[in-house]
Amino acid sequence: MSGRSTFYVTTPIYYVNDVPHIGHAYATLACDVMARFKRLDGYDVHFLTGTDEHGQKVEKAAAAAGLTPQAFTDKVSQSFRDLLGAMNFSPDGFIRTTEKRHYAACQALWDKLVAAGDIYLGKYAGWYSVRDEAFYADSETEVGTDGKRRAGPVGNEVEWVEEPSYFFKLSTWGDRLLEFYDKNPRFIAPETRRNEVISFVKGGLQDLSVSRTSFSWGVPVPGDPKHIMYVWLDALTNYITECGYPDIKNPLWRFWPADLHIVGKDIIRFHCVFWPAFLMAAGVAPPQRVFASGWWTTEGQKISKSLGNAIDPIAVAAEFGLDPVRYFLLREVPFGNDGDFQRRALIGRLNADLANAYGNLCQRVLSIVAKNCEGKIPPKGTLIDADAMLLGRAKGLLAIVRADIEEQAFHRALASIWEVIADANRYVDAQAPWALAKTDPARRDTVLWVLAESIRRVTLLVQPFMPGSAGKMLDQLAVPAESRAFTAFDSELAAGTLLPKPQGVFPRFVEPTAAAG
RNA sequence: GGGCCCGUAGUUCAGUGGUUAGAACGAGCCGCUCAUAACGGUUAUGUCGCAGGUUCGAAUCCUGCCGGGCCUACCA
Repeated sequence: MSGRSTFYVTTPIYYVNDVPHIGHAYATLACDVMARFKRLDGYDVHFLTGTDEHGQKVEKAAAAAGLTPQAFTDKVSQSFRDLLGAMNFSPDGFIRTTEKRHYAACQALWDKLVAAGDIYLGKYAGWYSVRDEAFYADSETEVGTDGKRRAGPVGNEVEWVEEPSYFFKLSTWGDRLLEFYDKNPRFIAPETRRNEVISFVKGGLQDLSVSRTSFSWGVPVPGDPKHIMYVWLDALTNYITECGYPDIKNPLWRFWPADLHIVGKDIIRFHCVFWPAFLMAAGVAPPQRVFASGWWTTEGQKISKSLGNAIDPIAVAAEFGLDPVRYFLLREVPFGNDGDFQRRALIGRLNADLANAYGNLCQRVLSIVAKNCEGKIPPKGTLIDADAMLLGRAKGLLAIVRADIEEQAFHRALASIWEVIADANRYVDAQAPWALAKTDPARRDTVLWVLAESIRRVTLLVQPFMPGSAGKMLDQLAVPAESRAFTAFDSELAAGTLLPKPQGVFPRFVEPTAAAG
């Protein structure tokens, strides 16, 4: 036991019926920044991602591809693994719902729910459209002039279908859920999602059908293997499977309850209503917080398969560099809002914030040091008010960023960091170290030290967002690997440390001119 | 139909009762020259969606309307 505080963050597990796109990269990126920040801040971190591999759609997609479901999911799951390396994500675990340990966890949870009296065998009946492969509520159907009952977006014919099904007594959980939301105001974010969920629960809950007999690709219900568990009960359980459930002696069990589930806004209900109800029913603590991220559009248009305008995060990173894309995604849009992915805006951020403000600040400071101080960190000397002012801003940044990270306000954290970068650029101009080089070398040294030290602090905080680039920047300041965690935030650069030759980290992006000939 | 959120400079947004409504990007002008033609200073632009109301005072609260988005359960 380390005694350190734990921090457990998860992505949604990704459904293997889709190839990775910007939405997957975005949610995982947010988790990655959380995980990296918390690791640097001294926490014992576990960051989980993975793939959701069961369900009728997968079974059919596999058949269409001429593969067994297992072979099919092996293949698609791998494409999600490949995204991790390409985006420099740092998960500690990767779970697949087809793993044995997951079957064991799901079945153990099921047994608990049965023992608690929250699951019963009933009949699932409703209007079913064979075309849509979906059930419709009575109110969603209409009897046409031809006497046939229809439903759905295109009005396909429906028929009355009944099948045996196990039900979870969700209807009895409304009050306990509302009480839980009330006592845990941070449980659902952002606020608008919290309101939606609460109003949904207040509207009354119905029992939830949690098994299917119409297909077989899933986790069998214990003692009644004709039934397959409802995919969401199966999928949600992954978060505790990882921690060893039901074996609470498992060392990873120390991470439960999760500190943060980051999810897309489309699956907020499953995480904020069903999931805490299942867990409370089974006597397991619910997670502490669920944050719903928004959707990306591209150049003002919805992303859709028919338009073929999906954003491939790996291709974008190949063109602009990985870290600029990571920065853009989290800086451009307040986390939780929908965002529009505009090429022009990305280039604007890359050039204005990264190349001009931050990259050039480092470059101008380091090149003066290289030319005037024998390439070594100069002595600190005596500080004047202007020096203390800039250093104070840089010092204060850790507390500000930490608070923003706690709220998943990544855009605000970055804005605060960049304010100090702007301060530093103003300071360079005001102090004009290139002029001091001729008149007052000691003062010049102090100015350069203050700048290098401010850049060090800023860059320590940039690490979670742009780990590769921040690493290069810290290399240039000769900050050793063991001095890059936040425990070293309040240490200072030591005079006399030899620096490597300065090198640009964020080149400006220049739009390639139309090919000549 | 019911519910939630939003509508503020060319653009993205901040500002949730109190002096002449702010920032960034973009644009113009000036300065600097260490630096990735980067940096700094400065100027300009808004009937704060519309109309009423509450208040000594409203972008900020209330009502209505207009416009946009989302939720309204069992395909993930």
